[in-house]
Amino acid sequence: MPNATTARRYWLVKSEPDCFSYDDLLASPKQTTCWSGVRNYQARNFMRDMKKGDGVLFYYSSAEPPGVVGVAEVVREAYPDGTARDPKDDHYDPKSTEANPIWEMVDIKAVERFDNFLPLNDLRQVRALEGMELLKRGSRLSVQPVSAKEWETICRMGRG
DNA sequence: GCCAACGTTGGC
DNA sequence: GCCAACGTTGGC
Repeated sequence: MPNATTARRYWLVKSEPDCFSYDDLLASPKQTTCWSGVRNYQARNFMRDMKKGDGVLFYYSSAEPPGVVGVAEVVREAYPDGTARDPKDDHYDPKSTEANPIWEMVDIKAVERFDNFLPLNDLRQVRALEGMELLKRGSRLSVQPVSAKEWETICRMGRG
């Protein structure tokens, strides 16, 4: 019997396809990548909540059009994001130390590219997705939770 | 390229 | 602890 601590949960992560695309994920060793570079506390806290096996929607932001491209899953739970301590990295944060790394990341692995790319504008038309974090005005969170109902709706749409 | 929305910073 | 200024995100 699943309970709150064992039930599979669902998330959405944003990536600019010019920066890291679903193809890039597929081309990565074991089709797995670390999700480094998140520098927002709320987003980091959501990553801390991620458990192995949780579902992840892969979303293209700043794309033409923006939308959901496919699905990945969490294969490693939160651990320190070393890029925060690399002065040469774009996401360098001098406040991050070995003793207190501040920023964390998870590893995600490709699961399925949708047959249908799901443009943001199409998602906005769907009743079952009303209230979804992604669709809220001014929503900028790069890591956000997705409800089971939203997950099922989007997967069904993506598979056509 | 514009700009609304939001988070962060820093003076007080 | 308030809040104005500033920087960033991301849709359009």
